[in-house]
Amino acid sequence: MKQKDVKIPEATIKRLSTYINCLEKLDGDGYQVVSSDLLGESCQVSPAQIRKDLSYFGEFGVRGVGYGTRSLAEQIKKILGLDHIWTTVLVGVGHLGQALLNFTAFRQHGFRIVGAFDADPAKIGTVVSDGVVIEPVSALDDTIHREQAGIGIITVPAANAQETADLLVEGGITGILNFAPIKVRVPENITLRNVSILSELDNLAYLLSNRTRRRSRKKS
Amino acid sequence: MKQKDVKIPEATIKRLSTYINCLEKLDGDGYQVVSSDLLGESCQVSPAQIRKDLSYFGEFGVRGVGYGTRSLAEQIKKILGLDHIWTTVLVGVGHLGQALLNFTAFRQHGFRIVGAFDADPAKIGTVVSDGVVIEPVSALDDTIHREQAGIGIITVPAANAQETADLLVEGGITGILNFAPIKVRVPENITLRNVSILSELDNLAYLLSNRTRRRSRKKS
DNA sequence: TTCATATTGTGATAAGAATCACGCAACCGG
DNA sequence: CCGGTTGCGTGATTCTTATCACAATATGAA
Ligand SMILES: NC(=O)c1ccc[n+]([C@@H]2O[C@H](COP(=O)([O-])OP(=O)(O)OC[C@H]3O[C@@H](n4cnc5c(N)ncnc54)[C@H](O)[C@@H]3O)[C@@H](O)[C@H]2O)c1
Ligand SMILES: NC(=O)c1ccc[n+]([C@@H]2O[C@H](COP(=O)([O-])OP(=O)(O)OC[C@H]3O[C@@H](n4cnc5c(N)ncnc54)[C@H](O)[C@@H]3O)[C@@H](O)[C@H]2O)c1
Repeated sequence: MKQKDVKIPEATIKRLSTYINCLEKLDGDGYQVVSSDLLGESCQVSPAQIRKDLSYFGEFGVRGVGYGTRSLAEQIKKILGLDHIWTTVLVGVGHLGQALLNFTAFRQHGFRIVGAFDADPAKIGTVVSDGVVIEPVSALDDTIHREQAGIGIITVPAANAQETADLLVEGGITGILNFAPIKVRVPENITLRNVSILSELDNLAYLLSNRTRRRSRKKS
Repeated sequence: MKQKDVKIPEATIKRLSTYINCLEKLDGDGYQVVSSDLLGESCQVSPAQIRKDLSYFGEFGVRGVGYGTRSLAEQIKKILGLDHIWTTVLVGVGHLGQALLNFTAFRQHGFRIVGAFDADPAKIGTVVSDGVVIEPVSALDDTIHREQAGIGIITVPAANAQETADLLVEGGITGILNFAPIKVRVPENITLRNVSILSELDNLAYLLSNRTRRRSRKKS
């Protein structure tokens, strides 16, 4: 992976993630080699787009032949940094937090949740998934250090998201995935991503409200 | 709302959704009028971007003054089609499905989940949230018609996502929000959006893996 | 070996989105 | 009621992303 130092579009990174899924599906279907055409068909991206995306990072295919299904998936995982375990903590074990803690695909993608924290005293001590016990927020710092956690997931109510982010940063986390519908602020050196499920639904509502006279776009 | 018939960037729609959140927060903080500058500060978008986004749909502000906080929020809701109730059904009441069923903000944004469906016989009949009882998938068609549901949410395992989408379409749903990590196929006239939490985490992993030598972008 | 075929990798081009910069409208203080 | 100030709306510009089209390279058959 030689990663030319041109800027990589964010959209490219998003697609790489989906390529992995499609490649694994195709691998399961028995394809040992896939062309950009076939892969594009499978994940609804144009073949040229796939080749361009990959070309940012190097050459992974064989001209006239295609890409090794399994090996390309591995390469992409390496590009995305999924070739090693990301130790993760989650704060706010409510409805969404519970769901994420039980989301087995995380583990398969290399994310291991090693700590779950909540402010509600009644929840402390509860076992939430294999081996993980809910701890008080006061234990965040210790656990982050002991487990060398690098990623923090925020699933507390919006009103408490900023303070939670602050605690995570203070504890030494370098990346945050925030599910609260609010823009939390973090220092320059912290990487933050927001997941807004509500805005996806809003988007759907908009599309449905304006179906008449719409160009035939087939994005996502 | 006059909606000039130029194409609206998808990114604009996504931002409109966040503007609503920020406006409601600012309203709560006592601002009756906000400038694009203040709003931009609050939701981390440039003032020019905000004005441009709004200009696609008309003129909502007063020159030299700003925007009425409450009224702008209302206008945006109208633009997004959030000025009426969207009747919704959810298929797959597992960990994630449970979380979504208990997500109160849905209701506040105008989405009402009127039906929950699962293939597991053991779950049928369970009450999941105020008044909603888990029904068998065979009841999908009836419920969609009876409740005039327009949106379907898919939270079944990836392997069952396509068949679920087919059922929803068959039942008369026109919009689908899919949480399964697979590209389901739907007819032209159905609006589909995919939510990929995993790919957000993958993205985070990528950013963390490549922190050295990175341009100072402050996107989401 | 040589030709026909498949399919990659990428520079050139087109399309799309964000930013700039400035005209103009509204308010305010004197 | 006038001049100064604020801050919106938007055409022009710049920056970013996607698409195109084709040279380059591997394979396999004759
Ligand atoms: N439920 C969903 O499907 C869903 C979907 C999208 C986004 N979200 C967002 O995720 C967040 C959580 O949603 P939820 O439905 O799980 O809410 P919830 O009320 O079920 O859970 C919130 C949990 O956070 C804990 N908590 C509160 N303050 C805390 C603090 N300061 N430190 C640690 N823990 C704290 C509470 O005790 C509770 O267990 C919200 O911001 C919500 O907007 C939820
Ligand atoms: N759990 C998460 O946090 C999370 C996050 C992102 C995406 N997802 C995705 O959401 C989906 C569900 O995840 P989950 O963790 O809730 O899984 P889960 O196994 O807890 O729940 C799946 C539910 O779907 C039901 N089901 C299975 N086949 C069905 C069918 N054909 N029709 C109706 N119901 C059916 C099952 O009985 C079960 O109740 C998966 O595709 C997963 O990849 C989950």
